[in-house]
Amino acid sequence: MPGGRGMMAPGWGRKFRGCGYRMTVPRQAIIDVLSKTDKHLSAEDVYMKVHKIYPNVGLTTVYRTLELLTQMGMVVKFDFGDGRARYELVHGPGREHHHHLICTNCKRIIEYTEFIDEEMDFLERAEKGLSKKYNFEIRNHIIQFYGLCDKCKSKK
Amino acid sequence: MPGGRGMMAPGWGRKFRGCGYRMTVPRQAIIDVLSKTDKHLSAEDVYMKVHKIYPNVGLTTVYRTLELLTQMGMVVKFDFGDGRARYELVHGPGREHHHHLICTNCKRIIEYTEFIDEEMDFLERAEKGLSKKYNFEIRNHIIQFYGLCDKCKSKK
DNA sequence: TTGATAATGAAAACCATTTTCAATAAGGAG
DNA sequence: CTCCTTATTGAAAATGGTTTTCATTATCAA
Repeated sequence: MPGGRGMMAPGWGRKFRGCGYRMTVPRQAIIDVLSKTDKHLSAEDVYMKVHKIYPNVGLTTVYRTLELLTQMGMVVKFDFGDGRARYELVHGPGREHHHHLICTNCKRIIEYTEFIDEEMDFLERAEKGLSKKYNFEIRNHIIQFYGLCDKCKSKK
Repeated sequence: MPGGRGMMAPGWGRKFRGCGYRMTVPRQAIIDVLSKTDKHLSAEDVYMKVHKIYPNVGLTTVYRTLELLTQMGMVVKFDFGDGRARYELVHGPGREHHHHLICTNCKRIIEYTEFIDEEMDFLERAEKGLSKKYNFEIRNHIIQFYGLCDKCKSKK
């Protein structure tokens, strides 16, 4: 494994510096955690995982880095309605483009990757039209379906 | 005007009672406020508008009622990333089906109603497929585009 | 009219996130 | 490689939207 020991793909450093930011140990660790999971982690989740390897990285830094990555468009921030934000690296390894079903009753989150082709078709046209009409540069999008999961549906 | 004085359409009372809830003055007032606006209001926004007419309705009740209406599927709750939730009546008068563009830089929200036909087409198929595959009863959905608005785009 | 109990308001509690500020470290210049 | 500017960090405190508590009030079925 060139680079060794769980080091992430290079390019992040250059990307940061290109924006006037610096690549630091805490930031590397946070990106590393995000790129090694296929789950949507909360700030606290990230903090705990980072903490195992770098115990002196603070929760504050995790929040700041996640915010920064979100601003840079490298991370998507989700609100599933449980009072804490979740974060996902946009281009995680083995991470397909996906969206979420949210059970409004038990708050369960179901990830789905189906219908992405159909979605692409619709999104392409919408993005093109909206960009032009509102002169808005679209960088990302989220689609969420709310309803009742199988368990909650049968309980009603 | 049958019913008089800004009273909302009936049916709400029955709907509430059908779910084991009661129709109260604060709840009427809150629904009334929601049904008279075409904006996405925060809990505080609703509270202030209700307060003008019923000064003794508390913010707590506003939160509770908005939560209740959201659970009932009559209201959609949005997170635009500014730290406070927004609420919209699903079937407001003069309220078209719409979605939002969110500027990640200045937090401006742009509402759009275009491409709903194309969306319908895609959503119908997705909803049908997802409902079946995950045995999930879809009641609502949100689509949000993130990016840079015209002003923030030119500043970069 | 009455009674069971859902709903309410005020104040306190909660808790995820942000701010403050002095100390530290990244990385370009020399 | 060393220095110096300044972005970054961690700990603690502050913030502020939302929820909980609890005694009081009001809804509505009988």
